[in-house]
Amino acid sequence: METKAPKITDVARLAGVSTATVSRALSKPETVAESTRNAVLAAAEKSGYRVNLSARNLRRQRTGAIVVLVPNLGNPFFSEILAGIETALSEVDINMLVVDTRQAHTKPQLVLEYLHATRADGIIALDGSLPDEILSVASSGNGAPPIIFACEWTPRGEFSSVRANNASGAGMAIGHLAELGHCRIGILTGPQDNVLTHTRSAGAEAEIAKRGLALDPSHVFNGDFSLESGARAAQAWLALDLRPSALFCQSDQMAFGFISELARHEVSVPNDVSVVGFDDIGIASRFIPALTTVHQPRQQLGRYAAQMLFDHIRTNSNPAIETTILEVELIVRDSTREFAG
Amino acid sequence: METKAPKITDVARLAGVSTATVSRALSKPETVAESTRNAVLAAAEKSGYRVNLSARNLRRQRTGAIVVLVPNLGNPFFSEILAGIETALSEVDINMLVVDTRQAHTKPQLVLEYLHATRADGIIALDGSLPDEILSVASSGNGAPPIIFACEWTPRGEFSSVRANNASGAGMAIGHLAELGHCRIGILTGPQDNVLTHTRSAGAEAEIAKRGLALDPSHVFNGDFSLESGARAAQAWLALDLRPSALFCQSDQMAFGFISELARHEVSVPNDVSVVGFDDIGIASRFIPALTTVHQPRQQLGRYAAQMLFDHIRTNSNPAIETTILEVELIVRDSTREFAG
DNA sequence: TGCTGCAGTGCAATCGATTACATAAAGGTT
DNA sequence: AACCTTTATGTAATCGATTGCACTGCAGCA
Repeated sequence: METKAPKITDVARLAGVSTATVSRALSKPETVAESTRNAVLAAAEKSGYRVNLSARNLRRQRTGAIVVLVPNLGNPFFSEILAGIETALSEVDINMLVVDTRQAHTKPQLVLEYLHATRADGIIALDGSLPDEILSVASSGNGAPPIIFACEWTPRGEFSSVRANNASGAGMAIGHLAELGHCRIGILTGPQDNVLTHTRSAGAEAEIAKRGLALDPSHVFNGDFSLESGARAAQAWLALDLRPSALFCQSDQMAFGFISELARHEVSVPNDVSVVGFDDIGIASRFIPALTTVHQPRQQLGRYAAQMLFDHIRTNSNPAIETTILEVELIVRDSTREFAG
Repeated sequence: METKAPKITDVARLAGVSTATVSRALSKPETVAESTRNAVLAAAEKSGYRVNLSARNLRRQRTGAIVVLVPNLGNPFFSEILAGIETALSEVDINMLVVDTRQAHTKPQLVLEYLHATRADGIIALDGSLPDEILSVASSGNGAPPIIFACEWTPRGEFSSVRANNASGAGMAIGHLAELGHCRIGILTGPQDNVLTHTRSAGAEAEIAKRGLALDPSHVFNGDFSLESGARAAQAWLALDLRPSALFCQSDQMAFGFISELARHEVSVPNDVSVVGFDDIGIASRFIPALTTVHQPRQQLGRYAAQMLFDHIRTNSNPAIETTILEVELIVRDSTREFAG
């Protein structure tokens, strides 16, 4: 019973026309006479014809797919960005290949495979710390597909990108804490080599300076955006003689880890220390206490990045490098309160 | 400067052999003489040749990709399964297309597009509630690619699947609560039409019966796995005259919503009510209180599903339907304690 | 010496759709 | 009536890699 999939010649025979006409009737309907078009559509329907994408892509010199480079698929922060990309994708006829870049640093070869026009029509990178080896290939223009960075970006700015206003968000977080009367504000950073870390730190430090406050170097904790690094920061905080009364965590996950570890030591947020996060991931509103945090428009980031990429693909020239910055919003919840001396 | 991508004929000319030899040297190295092989590899290297996948796939009659149908990409529960699938994928030469099925019910056409051999060599479905329309196409065998269900599965069991032992996990959750002395145990379920809901409910009810306890129908709350449905259940719980002293939540997210909403009403977990979750998502160990829950091996689920799918693809016959059940584990943390009258 | 077998390689068909170009028919213009 | 447009369709080349089949030359063997 295993019948072969019908191909365009089958449809052509059934409709009594040539394959060229079938192809046109399906992809440029307005160029064939209505009667023929109907005959073709009926034949296609009847035979259950589906175009063979490998053949089409071969002939059209494209792949019909984009790849998304994700730093860590296991991290929930990224799933909503993927959802945003997918939304934009479903409107055009392009698929999304998802690739985890955790191994990119040890085995760049693996990721390099994807940076080629035969693999993908374009790339969205959510990882700003790709090895130079990979970036130079991507920017060489030598047949490498266009690439857009979303959320993160490369320090040297060789590529177009869509990002949240990280500096402003960090400033808002600090501003909020300062207005609550906190003057010893600490910072829990992301990984040292990450652009988000630098940008958020700079934004926070600028706001601290602007408010005439000081940032004690011992109040800067180095994390890596993960839950566990937040917990480690809590240990460090507990060990201090003069503790900051408020902490700006550069990711929600770290804020959760920090708060959670403090709770195990009977230290209460926000009564003993105020905490602000960054990202506003789903659980933030339901953590205990509900987390005050900076909301990133993640779906939008994904959608914008996808749309920019489509533009680059369409006008396959190398368009000017453009940077789109989306505004963020401070969501005040229960993890911050006025400084109580 | 825009040089065309080299093709196999370029490599052949450079190496002084035919395209057939180049092709063989690259994909079946043992069939060509060592000297030729070296010449070809050198030529390929020198020209920067990469095989054109559309052409290869057209000729080989495959697509080189599998699609993963995800119920909701925004839900962190799934990202680790994807990571597992990706791990298995990186060992073979297959890509992963990720598709969100949220619109599958209103626009099945969109998902049907993928259920075709020209689109993918195989499918992993994480969504057991696909519309019949889609399932019947998938099972018709009429050229439709093989499909494996992971986590969820279809009620009629027409397909191979990999799943966690949901019944046993639910039993463990109830057993744990019973051993702590709770006799009024409630259940917060997932969506009514979901196989996980049924299986976990059945497992829980069996254990309740086995222990000689009773399940009061008013102690069964209907949720949908989401945070907010957990919060709604908390409202319902608060409104009861005779409240259960322990609650088995069929997802961690609901447990968080439940606990969080109770906290806003000054009700404490575990002092006033014990809560067990299901899934053991990342944040569970850092929630306050740390959540007692049933751990699902999510990475493994993904990896197994991918491996099963590869087997089906290789032996492209329709192999017997097999169901793999992975064991779960109860992780006791701080959201449960002994019944205190 | 002559025959067989085999390893190594090349020739050319093939996968299925798209599209430049050619052709045909119909309508319009002077 | 002759000629030009326009519209609709067909013919056949093309995209790039793979692979069945055929061929060559050398080793092994009687």
